[in-house]
Amino acid sequence: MSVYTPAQVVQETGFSIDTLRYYEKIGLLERVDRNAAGQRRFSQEDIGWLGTLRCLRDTGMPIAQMLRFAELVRAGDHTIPDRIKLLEEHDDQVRAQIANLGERQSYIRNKISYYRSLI
Amino acid sequence: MSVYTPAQVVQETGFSIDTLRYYEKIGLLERVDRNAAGQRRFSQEDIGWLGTLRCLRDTGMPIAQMLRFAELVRAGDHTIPDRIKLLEEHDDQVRAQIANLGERQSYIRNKISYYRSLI
DNA sequence: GGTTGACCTGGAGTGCGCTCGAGGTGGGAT
DNA sequence: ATCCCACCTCGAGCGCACTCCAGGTCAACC
Repeated sequence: MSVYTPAQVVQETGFSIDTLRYYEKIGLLERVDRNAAGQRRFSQEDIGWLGTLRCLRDTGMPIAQMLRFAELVRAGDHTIPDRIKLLEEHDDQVRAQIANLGERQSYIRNKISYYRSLI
Repeated sequence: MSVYTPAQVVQETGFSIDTLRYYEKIGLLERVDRNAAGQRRFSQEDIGWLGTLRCLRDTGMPIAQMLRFAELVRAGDHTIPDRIKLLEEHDDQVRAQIANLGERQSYIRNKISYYRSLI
Protein backbone atom coordinates (compact mmCIF):
# COMPACT_ATOMS: atom_id res chain seq x y z
CA MET A 1 0.00 0.00 0.00
CA SER A 2 1.50 3.31 -0.98
CA VAL A 3 -1.48 5.64 -0.91
CA TYR A 4 -3.04 6.83 2.32
CA THR A 5 -6.34 8.49 3.16
CA PRO A 6 -6.29 11.39 5.60
CA ALA A 7 -7.58 9.14 8.37
CA GLN A 8 -4.72 6.71 7.80
CA VAL A 9 -2.17 9.49 7.91
CA VAL A 10 -3.62 10.77 11.17
CA GLN A 11 -3.23 7.24 12.49
CA GLU A 12 0.33 6.85 11.23
CA THR A 13 1.78 10.24 12.04
CA GLY A 14 -0.15 11.48 15.03
CA PHE A 15 -0.83 14.80 13.34
CA SER A 16 -4.47 15.87 13.32
CA ILE A 17 -6.20 16.28 10.01
CA ASP A 18 -6.44 20.00 10.67
CA THR A 19 -2.71 20.13 11.20
CA LEU A 20 -2.09 18.24 7.96
CA ARG A 21 -4.23 20.73 6.05
CA TYR A 22 -2.50 23.59 7.84
CA TYR A 23 0.95 22.24 6.98
CA GLU A 24 -0.07 21.93 3.38
CA LYS A 25 -1.52 25.42 3.33
CA ILE A 26 1.62 27.04 4.65
CA GLY A 27 3.85 24.99 2.37
CA LEU A 28 5.42 22.65 4.89
CA LEU A 29 3.89 19.84 2.90
CA GLU A 30 3.93 20.08 -0.86
CA ARG A 31 0.57 20.00 -2.58
CA VAL A 32 -0.79 16.58 -1.73
CA ASP A 33 -2.36 14.47 -4.52
CA ARG A 34 -6.14 14.33 -4.78
CA ASN A 35 -8.55 11.72 -6.01
CA ALA A 36 -11.34 12.51 -8.50
CA ALA A 37 -13.48 13.90 -5.67
CA GLY A 38 -10.73 16.27 -4.54
CA GLN A 39 -9.90 14.27 -1.43
CA ARG A 40 -6.28 14.00 -0.33
CA ARG A 41 -4.36 10.84 -1.06
CA PHE A 42 -1.00 10.87 0.65
CA SER A 43 1.98 9.06 -0.83
CA GLN A 44 4.62 7.00 0.93
CA GLU A 45 6.95 9.96 0.49
CA ASP A 46 4.49 12.24 2.23
CA ILE A 47 4.47 9.87 5.17
CA GLY A 48 8.23 9.87 5.32
CA TRP A 49 8.41 13.63 5.17
CA LEU A 50 5.80 13.91 7.90
CA GLY A 51 7.98 11.65 10.02
CA THR A 52 10.80 14.13 9.58
CA LEU A 53 8.50 17.01 10.45
CA ARG A 54 7.31 15.24 13.57
CA CYS A 55 10.86 14.73 14.66
CA LEU A 56 11.83 18.36 14.11
CA ARG A 57 8.69 19.68 15.71
CA ASP A 58 8.95 17.39 18.72
CA THR A 59 12.45 18.67 19.29
CA GLY A 60 11.15 22.20 19.38
CA MET A 61 12.00 23.49 15.94
CA PRO A 62 9.79 26.47 15.09
CA ILE A 63 7.63 26.23 11.99
CA ALA A 64 9.52 29.03 10.27
CA GLN A 65 12.69 26.98 10.41
CA MET A 66 10.98 23.79 9.31
CA LEU A 67 9.76 25.84 6.38
CA ARG A 68 13.30 26.86 5.50
CA PHE A 69 14.30 23.22 5.66
CA ALA A 70 11.38 22.24 3.42
CA GLU A 71 12.48 24.83 0.89
CA LEU A 72 16.03 23.52 0.92
CA VAL A 73 14.77 20.00 0.32
CA ARG A 74 12.65 21.17 -2.58
CA ALA A 75 15.44 23.20 -4.09
CA GLY A 76 17.45 20.10 -4.94
CA ASP A 77 20.65 18.30 -4.08
CA HIS A 78 22.90 21.34 -4.19
CA THR A 79 21.35 22.46 -0.88
CA ILE A 80 22.56 19.40 0.99
CA PRO A 81 25.39 21.27 2.73
CA ASP A 82 22.87 23.88 3.89
CA ARG A 83 20.58 21.16 5.16
CA ILE A 84 23.45 19.63 7.08
CA LYS A 85 24.22 22.99 8.60
CA LEU A 86 20.63 23.55 9.60
CA LEU A 87 20.30 20.12 11.15
CA GLU A 88 23.61 20.44 12.97
CA GLU A 89 22.54 23.72 14.48
CA HIS A 90 19.30 22.13 15.50
CA ASP A 91 21.13 19.15 16.95
CA ASP A 92 23.02 21.61 19.15
CA GLN A 93 19.73 23.04 20.34
CA VAL A 94 18.53 19.55 21.18
CA ARG A 95 21.74 18.75 23.00
CA ALA A 96 21.35 21.93 25.05
CA GLN A 97 17.72 21.13 25.75
CA ILE A 98 18.58 17.69 27.04
CA ALA A 99 21.38 19.04 29.19
CA ASN A 100 19.13 21.70 30.64
CA LEU A 101 16.37 19.21 31.33
CA GLY A 102 18.87 16.96 33.07
CA GLU A 103 19.93 19.77 35.40
CA ARG A 104 16.41 20.79 36.18
CA GLN A 105 15.54 17.18 36.79
CA SER A 106 18.12 16.90 39.57
CA TYR A 107 16.75 20.04 41.13
CA ILE A 108 13.28 18.52 41.14
CA ARG A 109 14.57 15.26 42.54
CA ASN A 110 16.41 17.07 45.30
CA LYS A 111 13.25 18.90 46.12
CA ILE A 112 11.36 15.64 46.31
CA SER A 113 14.01 14.16 48.61
CA TYR A 114 13.86 17.22 50.77
CA TYR A 115 10.10 16.98 51.08
CA ARG A 116 10.44 13.27 51.84
CA SER A 117 12.83 14.08 54.65
CA LEU A 118 10.17 16.23 56.26
CA ILE A 119 7.56 13.55 56.74
CA MET B 1 21.86 41.77 50.89
CA SER B 2 18.41 40.30 51.19
CA VAL B 3 16.26 42.80 49.34
CA TYR B 4 16.23 43.03 45.56
CA THR B 5 14.98 45.67 43.14
CA PRO B 6 13.07 44.51 40.08
CA ALA B 7 16.15 45.04 37.91
CA GLN B 8 18.22 42.82 40.19
CA VAL B 9 15.61 40.10 40.10
CA VAL B 10 15.53 40.23 36.32
CA GLN B 11 19.29 39.81 36.42
CA GLU B 12 19.20 36.93 38.90
CA THR B 13 16.29 34.95 37.61
CA GLY B 14 16.15 35.62 33.91
CA PHE B 15 12.45 36.44 34.10
CA SER B 16 11.48 39.75 32.49
CA ILE B 17 9.96 42.42 34.68
CA ASP B 18 6.70 42.01 32.81
CA THR B 19 6.73 38.33 33.61
CA LEU B 20 7.41 39.02 37.27
CA ARG B 21 4.43 41.38 37.43
CA TYR B 22 2.35 38.86 35.55
CA TYR B 23 3.29 36.05 37.93
CA GLU B 24 2.37 38.22 40.86
CA LYS B 25 -0.91 39.19 39.25
CA ILE B 26 -2.02 35.62 38.67
CA GLY B 27 -0.88 34.53 42.12
CA LEU B 28 2.17 32.50 41.20
CA LEU B 29 4.13 34.89 43.33
CA GLU B 30 2.63 36.04 46.56
CA ARG B 31 2.15 39.79 46.92
CA VAL B 32 5.66 41.18 46.81
CA ASP B 33 6.71 43.82 49.37
CA ARG B 34 6.77 47.48 48.30
CA ASN B 35 8.85 50.42 49.39
CA ALA B 36 7.29 53.78 50.33
CA ALA B 37 6.96 54.70 46.67
CA GLY B 38 5.11 51.50 45.88
CA GLN B 39 8.03 49.89 44.07
CA ARG B 40 8.63 46.19 44.47
CA ARG B 41 11.34 44.97 46.80
CA PHE B 42 11.86 41.24 46.46
CA SER B 43 13.04 39.13 49.38
CA GLN B 44 15.55 36.32 49.40
CA GLU B 45 12.61 33.95 49.67
CA ASP B 46 11.05 35.41 46.54
CA ILE B 47 14.29 34.74 44.71
CA GLY B 48 14.31 31.15 45.90
CA TRP B 49 10.72 30.61 44.89
CA LEU B 50 11.40 32.14 41.48
CA GLY B 51 14.22 29.63 41.10
CA THR B 52 11.74 26.86 41.69
CA LEU B 53 9.34 28.39 39.19
CA ARG B 54 12.08 28.70 36.59
CA CYS B 55 12.89 25.07 37.04
CA LEU B 56 9.30 23.94 36.69
CA ARG B 57 8.66 26.27 33.79
CA ASP B 58 11.80 25.22 31.92
CA THR B 59 10.79 21.62 32.23
CA GLY B 60 7.48 22.41 30.57
CA MET B 61 5.09 22.58 33.48
CA PRO B 62 1.99 24.59 32.50
CA ILE B 63 1.20 27.67 34.54
CA ALA B 64 -2.03 26.16 35.83
CA GLN B 65 -0.09 23.35 37.47
CA MET B 66 2.53 25.69 38.90
CA LEU B 67 -0.38 27.56 40.38
CA ARG B 68 -1.65 24.41 42.05
CA PHE B 69 1.81 23.83 43.43
CA ALA B 70 2.00 27.43 44.70
CA GLU B 71 -1.30 26.95 46.46
CA LEU B 72 -0.09 23.75 48.10
CA VAL B 73 3.02 25.52 49.33
CA ARG B 74 0.95 28.35 50.77
CA ALA B 75 -1.50 25.98 52.39
CA GLY B 76 1.14 24.70 54.82
CA ASP B 77 3.08 21.62 55.76
CA HIS B 78 0.19 19.23 55.68
CA THR B 79 0.27 19.46 51.87
CA ILE B 80 3.78 18.06 51.62
CA PRO B 81 2.60 14.62 50.48
CA ASP B 82 0.56 16.32 47.74
CA ARG B 83 3.57 18.34 46.69
CA ILE B 84 5.65 15.21 46.48
CA LYS B 85 3.00 13.59 44.35
CA LEU B 86 2.82 16.58 42.03
CA LEU B 87 6.58 16.78 41.65
CA GLU B 88 6.90 13.05 41.09
CA GLU B 89 4.33 13.16 38.34
CA HIS B 90 6.19 16.04 36.82
CA ASP B 91 9.47 14.20 37.13
CA ASP B 92 7.91 11.43 35.07
CA GLN B 93 7.00 13.96 32.42
CA VAL B 94 10.55 15.21 32.38
CA ARG B 95 11.92 11.69 32.14
CA ALA B 96 9.64 11.05 29.18
CA GLN B 97 10.65 14.31 27.55
CA ILE B 98 14.33 13.48 27.84
CA ALA B 99 13.78 9.99 26.48
CA ASN B 100 11.80 11.34 23.56
CA LEU B 101 14.38 13.99 22.79
CA GLY B 102 17.08 11.34 22.87
CA GLU B 103 15.24 9.27 20.27
CA ARG B 104 14.57 12.21 18.03
CA GLN B 105 18.16 13.22 18.36
CA SER B 106 19.37 9.95 16.90
CA TYR B 107 16.98 10.37 14.01
CA ILE B 108 18.43 13.80 13.32
CA ARG B 109 21.98 12.50 13.58
CA ASN B 110 21.22 9.68 11.20
CA LYS B 111 19.80 12.18 8.79
CA ILE B 112 22.94 14.26 9.04
CA SER B 113 25.11 11.20 8.41
CA TYR B 114 22.98 10.29 5.46
CA TYR B 115 23.34 13.76 3.98
CA ARG B 116 27.08 13.60 4.62
CA SER B 117 27.29 10.35 2.70
CA LEU B 118 25.85 12.10 -0.33
CA ILE B 119 28.54 14.70 -0.76
C1' DG C 1 -33.74 7.07 -2.71
C1' DG C 2 -32.23 8.48 1.80
C1' DT C 3 -28.89 8.62 5.31
C1' DT C 4 -24.37 8.43 7.00
C1' DG C 5 -19.77 9.61 7.24
C1' DA C 6 -15.43 10.97 5.56
C1' DC C 7 -13.80 14.47 3.34
C1' DC C 8 -13.51 19.46 1.13
C1' DT C 9 -12.68 24.99 1.40
C1' DG C 10 -12.06 29.54 3.44
C1' DG C 11 -11.86 32.01 7.18
C1' DA C 12 -12.52 32.99 11.99
C1' DG C 13 -11.42 31.67 16.75
C1' DT C 14 -8.65 29.73 20.62
C1' DG C 15 -5.22 29.06 24.41
C1' DC C 16 -1.04 29.93 26.22
C1' DG C 17 2.31 32.86 28.05
C1' DC C 18 3.69 36.60 27.96
C1' DT C 19 4.61 41.74 26.10
C1' DC C 20 3.57 46.38 25.22
C1' DG C 21 1.59 51.04 25.62
C1' DA C 22 -0.33 54.99 27.89
C1' DG C 23 -0.11 57.83 31.41
C1' DG C 24 1.88 58.71 35.80
C1' DT C 25 5.12 58.93 40.34
C1' DG C 26 9.27 59.61 42.87
C1' DG C 27 14.18 60.08 43.61
C1' DG C 28 18.89 61.04 42.45
C1' DA C 29 22.44 63.45 39.50
C1' DT C 30 23.76 68.01 36.90
C1' DA D 1 15.10 73.50 38.96
C1' DT D 2 15.10 70.16 35.70
C1' DC D 3 16.19 66.11 33.66
C1' DC D 4 16.29 61.29 33.45
C1' DC D 5 15.40 56.81 34.74
C1' DA D 6 13.43 53.10 37.09
C1' DC D 7 9.50 51.99 38.48
C1' DC D 8 4.09 51.89 38.93
C1' DT D 9 -1.07 50.32 37.20
C1' DC D 10 -4.43 48.83 34.02
C1' DG D 11 -5.75 46.96 30.08
C1' DA D 12 -5.02 45.83 25.40
C1' DG D 13 -2.25 43.31 22.02
C1' DC D 14 0.75 39.74 20.17
C1' DG D 15 2.94 35.39 18.20
C1' DC D 16 2.69 30.82 17.78
C1' DA D 17 0.60 26.71 16.37
C1' DC D 18 -2.99 25.07 15.74
C1' DT D 19 -8.38 24.18 15.97
C1' DC D 20 -13.01 24.92 14.88
C1' DC D 21 -16.99 26.21 12.13
C1' DA D 22 -20.24 26.79 8.29
C1' DG D 23 -21.64 25.15 4.36
C1' DG D 24 -20.82 21.92 0.86
C1' DT D 25 -19.46 17.36 -2.09
C1' DC D 26 -19.25 12.61 -2.94
C1' DA D 27 -19.57 7.50 -2.31
C1' DA D 28 -21.35 3.72 -0.14
C1' DC D 29 -24.47 1.16 2.39
C1' DC D 30 -29.34 0.08 3.91
